[in-house]
Amino acid sequence: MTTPNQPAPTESELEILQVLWQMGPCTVRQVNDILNERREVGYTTTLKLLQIMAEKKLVSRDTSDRVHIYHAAVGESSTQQRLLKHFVDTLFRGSASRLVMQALGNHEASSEELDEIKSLIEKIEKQPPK
Amino acid sequence: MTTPNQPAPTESELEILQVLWQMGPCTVRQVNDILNERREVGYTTTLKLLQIMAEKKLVSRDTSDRVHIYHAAVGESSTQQRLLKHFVDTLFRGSASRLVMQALGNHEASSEELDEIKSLIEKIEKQPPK
DNA sequence: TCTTTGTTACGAAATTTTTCGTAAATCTTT
DNA sequence: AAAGATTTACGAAAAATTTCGTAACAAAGA
Repeated sequence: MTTPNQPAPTESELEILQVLWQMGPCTVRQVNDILNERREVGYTTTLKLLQIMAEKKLVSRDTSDRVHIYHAAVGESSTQQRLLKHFVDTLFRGSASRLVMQALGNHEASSEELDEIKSLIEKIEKQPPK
Repeated sequence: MTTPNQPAPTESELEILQVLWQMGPCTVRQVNDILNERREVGYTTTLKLLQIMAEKKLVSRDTSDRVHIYHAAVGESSTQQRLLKHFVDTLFRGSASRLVMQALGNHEASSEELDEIKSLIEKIEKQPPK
């Protein structure tokens, strides 16, 4: 179940969501430490961002303890879906297959992954058009 | 040949690039008219954006006539590639196949397209791993 | 010619996003 | 208890992006 009108996360918010999706519930410190593995970000910057995200309901937080715990409040795959649609529309003229071709052509995928994709395609093709 | 350090286009710049890719060289008026089919944008807004994009070398322009003609100066597929990489990294943990699965699973693709994709995969699988 | 229309240039306002400084509160250590 | 460290709250600065108003000029039409 996805929240009906969840606002689109910004670029930085997405970085944070990724951390929460991957690591599970985190403190500000934990999120900030992980962000700092890639680039320098101030602690209060991360804090502020998480507070904003809490307002937007992109994350929820447990404030029962002094150190608050933040949880992703939007699902990873529903977010992927939302943004993927927009991405396909503005960059691939609405054609998902064009995107797939580009992705497969340039990013390498292992042969296991390619096989997985092939069997997914076959599964889709077997489905009677509803 | 792609320009080495072309700056990433912003969201609005992308909208304009899409118009130029699809329609070919355009005047400001033409671009603006097409944008306005989807949402209201002022003429000088579009003009300004195109001027900024010219500075960034995302577009080039022919000023020999009074009415300037704007050309996309970055290729569609090289731009797709750049942004796709970033997209895969920040939203699909770097896994292109995860993105492909999501795209195929949710956006419908015609069976012709699916076949195309399948044969692309087979072509890739035949290639000896370099 | 005079007026109207359409175009570019330019600056700056408005908006959105990101970053951080500072204060207050709580916990930890000595 | 005092000092130091850590955390949250909050406001606001800084930066990036988007939008538009106005002026200057050229073209077209009356």
